Amino acid sequence: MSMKLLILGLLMERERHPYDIRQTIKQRNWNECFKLRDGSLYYAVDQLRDHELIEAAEIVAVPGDNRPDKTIYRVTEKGKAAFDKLLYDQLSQVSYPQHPVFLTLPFIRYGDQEQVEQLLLKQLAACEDRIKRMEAVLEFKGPYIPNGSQMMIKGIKKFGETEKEWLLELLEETRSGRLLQGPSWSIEQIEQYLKSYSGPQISEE
Amino acid sequence: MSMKLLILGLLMERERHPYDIRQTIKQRNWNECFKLRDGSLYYAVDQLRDHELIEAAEIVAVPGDNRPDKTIYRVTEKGKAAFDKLLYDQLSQVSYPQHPVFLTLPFIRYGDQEQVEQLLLKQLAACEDRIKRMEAVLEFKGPYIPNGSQMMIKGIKKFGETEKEWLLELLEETRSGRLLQGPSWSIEQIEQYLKSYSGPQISEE
DNA sequence: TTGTCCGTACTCAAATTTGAATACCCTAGA
DNA sequence: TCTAGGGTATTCAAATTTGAGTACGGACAA
Repeated sequence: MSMKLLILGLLMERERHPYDIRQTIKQRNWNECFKLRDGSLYYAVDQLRDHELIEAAEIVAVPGDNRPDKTIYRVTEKGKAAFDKLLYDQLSQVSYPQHPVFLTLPFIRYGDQEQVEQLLLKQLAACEDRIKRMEAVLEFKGPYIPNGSQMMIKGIKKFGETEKEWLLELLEETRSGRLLQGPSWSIEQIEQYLKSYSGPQISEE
Repeated sequence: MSMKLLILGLLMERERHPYDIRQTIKQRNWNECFKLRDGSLYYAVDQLRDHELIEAAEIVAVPGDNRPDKTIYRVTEKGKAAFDKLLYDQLSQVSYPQHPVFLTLPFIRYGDQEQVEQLLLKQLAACEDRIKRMEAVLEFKGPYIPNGSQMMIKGIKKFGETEKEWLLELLEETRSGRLLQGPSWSIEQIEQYLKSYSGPQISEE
């Protein structure tokens, strides 16, 4: 689980409490390619603690302040070894192209042209915003951050540009009416064909 | 949840039992952009049944065969309405660029050059395989499937090509040693800078 | 004939994620 | 002065995902 990698990685820099980790993840824009939820963060911290990969260094309670105490964690020796493994595990994960629109496409012809066009335009706007954000990050933070972090931001930007091109193609298909057209074969015919298909093996993942 | 969209969508074509849905998802290569697990599939089917979006049309028990019975489902009227909503919901989801390598990059300088290079090469190979698979699908199934489904496959291919270019850049950075270099500023300096950063607002998502 | 692998069909406990809620302090405006 | 909104810091029940089973039949090889 990648949350654990991020936590251990940040704790290798210095001691932190969970909320500080959360701030830092946002500050470094890691949440652009990763779903950050408080629940998952605190759960992962508990797991790491229970497995002795991290340990409480200090518990800060501001006197006369009734806000929750901060538990500041540090990484243990065991944790440093685990970090290494997690890093290579993450680097070995199979990647999957994901986009919410992908899975709508097989059914998009059941949708309404107007509706579909509007929603694709929203996707496009969100995508353009993301590209702009990444450009700003590169300009203002780029020179000061590690090369790897820069490559992450550049990657997000590059993927965003591809997404944008693809969304534009989709919009074109929608406007021309092609996207909403049914298949030239009936579902039954397609199923027959696919069942009897014996061309080159297209294996799964 | 996208599993539900796929199930309802397939049941709009014709009645099916869960395992048939599973087969069809694979046959149509939807699992290239979607994590298909038996557990999630059966769970989603149960949920849909409990909410009366689908109902059992028939329970097939082959006599003299002790294998589990097949429950064949059909979509209800309520289910058809829910499908419409799910379709637009999915189309409205915010998209996120995801790649396992993204989150390793901020820490990649803690890794070993040889190791990192090997793993990136594996990523590259997997990515090239995916592109080839998608090309085969387009060639052999493309002409017979709906336009939307074609656009899905083309999208996966296009995203794959971007991924490939980006992995090649990363490999170049790795081989040159740049990727594993530390930041020009210390972590403390970077944190100071980011805290006091007051350029254009780079808002989150 | 016996073992072993693959495909069909489904189940389940345990791990994890989700989304919302809590509780507190501070600031700034009506 | 009051209160609405935003940031700090964490918790929790319920929903969902995961990963590893179960069980059977057929094919094929030794």
